Amino acid sequence: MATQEEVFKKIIAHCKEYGFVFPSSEIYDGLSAVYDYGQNGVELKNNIKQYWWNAMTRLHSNIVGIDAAIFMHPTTWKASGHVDAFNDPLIDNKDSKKRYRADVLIEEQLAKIDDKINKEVEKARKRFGDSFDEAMFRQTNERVMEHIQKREALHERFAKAMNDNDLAELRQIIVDEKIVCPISGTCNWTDVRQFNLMFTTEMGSTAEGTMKVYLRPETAQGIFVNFLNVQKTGRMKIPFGIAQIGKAFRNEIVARQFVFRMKEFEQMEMQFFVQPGEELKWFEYWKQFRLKWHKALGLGDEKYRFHDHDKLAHYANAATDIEFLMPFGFKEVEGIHSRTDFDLSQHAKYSNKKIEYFDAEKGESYTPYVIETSIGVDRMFLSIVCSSYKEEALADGESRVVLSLPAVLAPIKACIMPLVRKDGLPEKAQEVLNMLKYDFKVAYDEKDSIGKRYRRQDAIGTPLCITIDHDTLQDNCVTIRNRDTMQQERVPIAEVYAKVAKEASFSEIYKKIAD
RNA sequence: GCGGUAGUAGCUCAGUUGGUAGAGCAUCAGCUUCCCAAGCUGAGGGUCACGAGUUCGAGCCUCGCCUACCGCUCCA
Repeated sequence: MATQEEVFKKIIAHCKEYGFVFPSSEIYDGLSAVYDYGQNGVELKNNIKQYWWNAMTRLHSNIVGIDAAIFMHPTTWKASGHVDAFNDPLIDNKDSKKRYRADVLIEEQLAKIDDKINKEVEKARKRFGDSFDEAMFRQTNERVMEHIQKREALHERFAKAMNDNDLAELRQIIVDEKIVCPISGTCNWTDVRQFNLMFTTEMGSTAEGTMKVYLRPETAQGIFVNFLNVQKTGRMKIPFGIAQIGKAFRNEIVARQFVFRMKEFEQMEMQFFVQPGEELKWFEYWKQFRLKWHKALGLGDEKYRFHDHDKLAHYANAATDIEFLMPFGFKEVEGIHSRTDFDLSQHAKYSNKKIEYFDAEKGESYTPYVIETSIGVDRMFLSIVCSSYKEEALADGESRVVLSLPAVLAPIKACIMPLVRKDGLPEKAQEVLNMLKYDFKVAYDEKDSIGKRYRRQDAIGTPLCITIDHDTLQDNCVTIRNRDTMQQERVPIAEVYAKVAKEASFSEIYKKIAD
């Protein structure tokens, strides 16, 4: 029995071998944590996006989509908090190999001095009892005054270094203060390095007059800054949502686990604007709706779970993840957050514009609260591939590898194959192909034995194989072979279109979700 | 980013103490026409991840570097 780890490796190899995912720029040895989608991967990914987009914008008449630019005005990211939150000065201890935030180490040192001062104060309080005058003590005791002086000097130096973003000075402070690593106990530090999780580039082609701009680290802000545009031009009434699919970029220090964590990734996000006070009701609605959307694919209900956040981000008043059972454990695929009015308020503040909604019925305006659903396309892709990959033992001692993808998501819906490459069978197969190709992604294969061709389609998850044989020329019927059951049925050519359409249609799944 | 392990054809691998690369499968062409892969014939495909060094000579030794996996760390 293969371990989960071995299975995962096989899945990665399978993705490359069958044109789903390739390492980026592979002929130049690749680029860490960046991947390209191949001929089959892109079809699967597009189908996932379609499944999401239509579920959001068609099943909800009050949700519309946008496609915002990846570049945004830099102030966007000051307002959102990313400029501050995504910039940490980090330092490594060379002996213990542990990494720390340099500013936190110094803050801890300040706290230690505070402790010393407090201890002195407490000691004195015990000694003098009720007559103890703390303020006086702090101003007169030599030891305490020394500590306080030291603390103030350090604090000043630290604040200046942080303000100037002087990394060398931060390190020097750590060395001067003889701050040691709690693990190794040594003072053997690397340089302080800035880890900026946001990618930057320059806008403007001359050396002077360029502006530093970021590649967006999330797509959400493109929605927030367009809130008024969409609300007004679309005459949207609260509650309503704005959906978006797009690339985002994070300069992750470590990116692992294949496409699960990449530096360039794609998000499908929807921000739902509600009246303040109703956000938790809608939070619950979206939790349930999003889970239904996942489960409707039929990958197995037991593979999903909610992971509610105990520690909430400063802008959130409720948050949960939908986790999926990957070969490497339950992992976050989607996040659902109640973001309050944080984002809209921040943008109102930084842009100096009023970003509010006027409720005509109530005759008052307010800043809407936001429920966000945010799902990683690549993670969704990975979860589907992982749960669809199967190595099956067959009755006659043989085996096959099959991707039992949900048929609606399969890259190729059907493969048309003439049983033999003569007697007019290929020509007849072309007729069937032509009948389908305008509406469905279909393939044609006449090479090798029929069994081999079935296996090839199994490996990329094609739900139907349509075989034209000698009888077809007489009775106008074809054999349709099902990927999962391997059963065959004889079907008149006139009914083939409907059979393929049934596999490719989202309708049945959507009806299940909408109920 | 740190430490460990690895990298030879599309895939899985072989390659003897250093003597200028092999197999099977896959691919392509042809034959075969068989409804669940691995019949026959032929062909293409590798500057041995990349770059230096040692050597008369490096897939093999040394150093650097890239990438992947595992552990730590970080992020959410």
